[in-house]
Amino acid sequence: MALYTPSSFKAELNEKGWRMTPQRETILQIFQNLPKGNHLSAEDLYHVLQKRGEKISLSTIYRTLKLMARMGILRELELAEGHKHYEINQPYPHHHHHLVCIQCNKTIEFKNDSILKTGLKQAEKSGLHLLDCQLTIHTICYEALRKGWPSLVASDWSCPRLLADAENYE
Amino acid sequence: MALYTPSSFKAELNEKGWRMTPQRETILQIFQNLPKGNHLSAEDLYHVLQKRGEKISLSTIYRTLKLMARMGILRELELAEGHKHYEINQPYPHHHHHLVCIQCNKTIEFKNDSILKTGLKQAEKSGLHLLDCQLTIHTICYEALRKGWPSLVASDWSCPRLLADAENYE
DNA sequence: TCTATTATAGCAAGTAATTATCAATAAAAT
DNA sequence: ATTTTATTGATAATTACTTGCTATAATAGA
Repeated sequence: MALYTPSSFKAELNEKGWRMTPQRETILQIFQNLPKGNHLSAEDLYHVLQKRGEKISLSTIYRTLKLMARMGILRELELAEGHKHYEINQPYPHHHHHLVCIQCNKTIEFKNDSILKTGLKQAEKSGLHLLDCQLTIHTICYEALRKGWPSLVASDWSCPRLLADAENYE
Repeated sequence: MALYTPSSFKAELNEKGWRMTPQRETILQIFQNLPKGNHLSAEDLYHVLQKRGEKISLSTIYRTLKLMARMGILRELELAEGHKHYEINQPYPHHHHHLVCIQCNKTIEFKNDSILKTGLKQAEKSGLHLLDCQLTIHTICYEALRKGWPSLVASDWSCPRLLADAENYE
């Protein structure tokens, strides 16, 4: 959970016998420049790269995401979307956690310093090296509950919260 | 996050227009009688049922697990195994969290009451209904780090921690 | 700087967990 | 009891992700 530069990333790779590549550097850079609160799936990253005119294969993307998550550079988020999302694993005081509505997938970030402390303490207690520590709060919005959720919500129903949120992006 | 009996489960189902079935009751019962610290994947549950002589199709198992997780009766755990595991979502004071080594998948349960409080507070703050709240600590054991983990660890390498753990089950 | 070694990229093919489809069945309400 | 319709189970389909393989290029060493 440290801040990485291209050269410190390369140093850590080389130390273990691995190599720095343009693809790895580009992917690190994209995550570092991602607006606060954003996180990308493998597919998302593929499209972001295409728009920038750089083509990196999906295999390489999957391999790089997994490698960087295993090194502790990225966090692998399991939000309610059915696929993994990734974001930079920032150290204190930028470390944060997620609350998610499992119907509309709206995600809210929040901070709580004592959680990271708990993670460090527990890892140390078991003689293990900490990579990441995330509190995920699963919720359901009352709009969906009123609609008869879980099974009665039509698959094409759009939660007002999600629509309101989408407007902020236009 | 409440304790369920077959009849309170049925009541909650019927209230929403759904139905109690023998399959759903059996699955609830299996999770309720599961030894502390155990959690089952869909496939695991299928085999447990087979051994008990009850055959419930995999489709029904997947559907029931998802339904019960969405109701907040089960917790959906994303540990490092590549597939989901489920366990009863127990209220305070049995509520707990997980620490996992992402190489050998060894999982350790721990308790921390302030986490559930944080979850409740955050959900309330956003006007959302809390279903579950889990702190997952991702770690790597030093045995694997010494072996050159992440990429240099051979896929057939077995962490001594895992072997030690396996012996306890024999 | 040049060369040898070997990790990595990219493509194509494969895998495994999960989901969708649909006819037959069985809860639940009347 | 009868009607309605949610649910089951078998099969097919999906999809996120992984693997095998060859060509390429990063690194270490001369």
